Amino acid sequence: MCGRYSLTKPPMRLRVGAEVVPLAMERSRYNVAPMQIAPVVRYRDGQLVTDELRWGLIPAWAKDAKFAAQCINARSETVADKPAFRSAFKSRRCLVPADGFYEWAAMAKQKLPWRFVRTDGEPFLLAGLWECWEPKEQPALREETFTILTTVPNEVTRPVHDRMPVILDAEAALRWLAPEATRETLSALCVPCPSDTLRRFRVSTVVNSARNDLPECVAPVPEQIGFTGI
DNA sequence: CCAGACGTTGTT
DNA sequence: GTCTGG
DNA sequence: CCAGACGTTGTT
DNA sequence: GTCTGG
Repeated sequence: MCGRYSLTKPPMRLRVGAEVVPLAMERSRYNVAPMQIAPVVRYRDGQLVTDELRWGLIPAWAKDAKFAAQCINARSETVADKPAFRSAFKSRRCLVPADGFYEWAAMAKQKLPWRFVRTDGEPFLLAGLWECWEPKEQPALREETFTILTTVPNEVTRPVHDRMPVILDAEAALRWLAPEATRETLSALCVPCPSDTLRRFRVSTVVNSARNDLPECVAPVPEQIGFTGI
């Protein structure tokens, strides 16, 4: 799956099709966690722009915001049909920029975090959906939220976890955002990225706590001999 | 008809 | 909002 | 995703 | 055990 990620080197230039979308951020994020605000790329007034949304999708019809924590990811295999996601899948697709993501390997009672980055050092564009939630009785609570799609793992992620985020290259990213894209076209994009585009390494359990948004979260640590967690 | 759910992951 | 279950 | 809380009343 | 918060 994808329950944490990073954006460590702003400002970044995100290549989407032939366009380059600038991503300006006030500070580096080493540990972006669910329920936090993070940038997404989407069409607004016909332009590709970045906007800050909350991670954890709340369907427009939800009675309260509790839905968010359960909807940090959407399974790409079923997203077109699930009540919570199908509307956003049809008309509110977005890209979630990241330059690394984390997965935990569970073994015995320990959970050890691994970090995944692109071998070419470029940022990821993750397939996402967004929604706008505005309770009638409390319009002030209006909020835009997003979720990240998942798919089956590739060779690099499989030893750590049985799900991984849908990672799009520049061309696939443009097709993901195309307003008139068909369900079939979109489904074809939701596959694991090639294994040679990813590498993994152990990081400190400092990343475990969402309160620790520190450079230490992204630093490699030695794998314990005889116990890597995978 | 109305009521109630609507989600993912991991673990056992 | 829309579908499923009763 | 993981970490941390999980409760009420009354008093300052 | 289960929910909330980050």
